[in-house]
Amino acid sequence: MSTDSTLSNLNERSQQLFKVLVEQYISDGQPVASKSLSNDEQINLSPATVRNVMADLEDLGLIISPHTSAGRVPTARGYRLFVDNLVTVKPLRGQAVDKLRSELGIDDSQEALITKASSMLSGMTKMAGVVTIPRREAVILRHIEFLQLTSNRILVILVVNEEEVQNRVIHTERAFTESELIQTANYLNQEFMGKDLSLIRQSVLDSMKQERDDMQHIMKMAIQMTDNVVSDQNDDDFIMAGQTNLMDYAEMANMEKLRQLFDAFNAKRDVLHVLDKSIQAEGMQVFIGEESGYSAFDGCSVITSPYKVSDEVVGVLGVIGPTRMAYDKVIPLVDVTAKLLGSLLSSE
Amino acid sequence: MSTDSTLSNLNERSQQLFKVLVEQYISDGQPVASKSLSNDEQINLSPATVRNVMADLEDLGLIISPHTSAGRVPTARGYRLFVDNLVTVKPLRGQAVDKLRSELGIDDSQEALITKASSMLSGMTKMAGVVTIPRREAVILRHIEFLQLTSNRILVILVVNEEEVQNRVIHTERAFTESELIQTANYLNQEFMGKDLSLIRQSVLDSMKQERDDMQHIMKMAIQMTDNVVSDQNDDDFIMAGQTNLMDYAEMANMEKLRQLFDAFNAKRDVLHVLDKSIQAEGMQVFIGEESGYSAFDGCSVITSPYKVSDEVVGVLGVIGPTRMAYDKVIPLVDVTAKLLGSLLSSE
DNA sequence: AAATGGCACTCTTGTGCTCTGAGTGCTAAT
DNA sequence: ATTAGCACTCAGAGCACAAGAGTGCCATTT
Repeated sequence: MSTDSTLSNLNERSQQLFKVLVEQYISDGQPVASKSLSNDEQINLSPATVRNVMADLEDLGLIISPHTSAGRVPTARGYRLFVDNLVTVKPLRGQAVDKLRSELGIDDSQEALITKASSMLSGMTKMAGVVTIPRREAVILRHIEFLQLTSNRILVILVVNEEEVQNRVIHTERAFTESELIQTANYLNQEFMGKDLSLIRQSVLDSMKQERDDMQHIMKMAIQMTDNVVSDQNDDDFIMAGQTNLMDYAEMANMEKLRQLFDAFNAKRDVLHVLDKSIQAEGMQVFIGEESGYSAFDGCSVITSPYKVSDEVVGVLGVIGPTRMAYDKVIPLVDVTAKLLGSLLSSE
Repeated sequence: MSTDSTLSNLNERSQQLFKVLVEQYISDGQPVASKSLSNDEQINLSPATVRNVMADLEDLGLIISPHTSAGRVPTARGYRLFVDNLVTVKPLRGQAVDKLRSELGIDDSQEALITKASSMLSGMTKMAGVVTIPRREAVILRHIEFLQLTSNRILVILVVNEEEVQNRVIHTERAFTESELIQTANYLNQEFMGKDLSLIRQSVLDSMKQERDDMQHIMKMAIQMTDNVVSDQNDDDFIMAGQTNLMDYAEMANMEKLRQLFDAFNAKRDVLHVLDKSIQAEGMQVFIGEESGYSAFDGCSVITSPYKVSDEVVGVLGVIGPTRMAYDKVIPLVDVTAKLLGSLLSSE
């Protein structure tokens, strides 16, 4: 049942014909008729012969006829075969890449960059763009500070990596004095600045076994805080743009489906799952229709690519659009955008 | 042409009839026929008489007939009159209020509270809920800190009001030493902690005129920073929930309109404008259809109420839904939610 | 044996027509 | 002032019909 075995059942001519069929369907959205294929300059066959071939393709489950007197449209399986083996991607011209780079390059903060990347993906494809917030394995402590709010509520401010500021209120069992807080902060800053947060956590845990009771309170605070920061990283996030573009596609006209899709966007969970698969695969991914396992996405395809900062995969970006999309153009666009974003983030 | 003069043209009976008509239309969404009104127990008139009255109401522009053989539907003007003068709001039972309070009360952070309020509004009305981030006039400095990133990029961390942390990278003309930064931070903290940010800005500006050149650099930085923080407050924001609920209403079936509406939500600008009007009016507001001045909202009504923290209006919340909505239930709900949110925020 | 022309068949789409029911507006009667 | 009665209008449903698009299959050609 694998794509490859399907492929081996197809001779050169059938493949070519299938490819043209998919391309034609993608470009005009109408079921493709034998006559129309026969007219295509790449195909020198009579409509009757085309029909014979199409019958085979239908038997293989690659195309289907909505009704007797209509042409054929690709099935999900057909799209799969197409994108995996047949599509000829059109690489972006260097000029276009430069344009992308310069548009993306004008922003300097990380968040602005990501937002811009997302809206560029959406703008160029007229579909929805999505970019996950980069998440580095190593979280380097740069600075920590405690600020007393009330007697046992303390605001912890944490600067990590380059310029990410995280803050959180923690509740302590006993009240700490101003100087205790400063002392702890100083200690942590001197000892651990420039170190990885997970290492710090381990260190602190170790020292807790030895230190005497009073110190433990402070340490507990620190642990609690790093815990939170780490878990905050897990509940990571993405920036989406151009969702409403999807409303313009005829295949989304069904309000019920549309709502499911937008609900999925808002809930984020399902989208994250799909993006996760892509990050694990460490390469470009194309999810077609319900393949993703989420019914909200049927009728949609998701094209993703992870992006790297200094050779480490830190996030993934992509576009979400109708299954009938111009894969040949979207695939290279996503690819290039991932590379660009990665390099811009690295050089920051 | 004011609502009131319209009202004075209507005798008791016509008002009553109009009211029942609107209520009936709101409840079943079908144009209301004379016969159906005549059957209503509150009305003891024959269909023919009802028709005469309806003809008057139509002349006044309160109702309209979609076509000859249909009943009547309220116009935007009709709705206006209805909500301003005729609707009998159904106050929430104390029990329901308690339920709201307890649901809302479990969160403690300000942001969680707002998000929850928004989704509660949306959940109870099956429409979209919106709550603006509270914005206090006074911005009290609590703590400031400078952290050197590279030779002339400095991370400014600012803690204001209770526990709001703001941070921003600023670029300086010359490099500062570690101790210069610490010194400046100490100075600012000692001098201005607990003071209002706008006062601080003025103070710093004044002292700039006197101090010598070297000090000016540091002051410039500070000014730059408070400027940013203040402008950040202006570009304020709202939390929205349940947008997709709106997809379920028949009157939103038009994809073109729906897209405009969702685009308006994303752009935020138009929504903010409408919410602003409400905050200025300092009271409950109902915007019907295009009244708001934004075509994206036609077919929609927006019901808003400002909310107060310790007697100062700091934000506004409301719901957005189809013009045909149950005003009698939604109005008190928005009202109560505003009061609840205000009191919970005050007690924080 | 592969490719093709021809043809009968199926199904969608659009059009025109009629019929029905709902609801109105007007007039005359109460 | 109210109402009953009636003629009129209009949307919507149902139906028949024609046109057109496309297929599947078979017989014929190469």
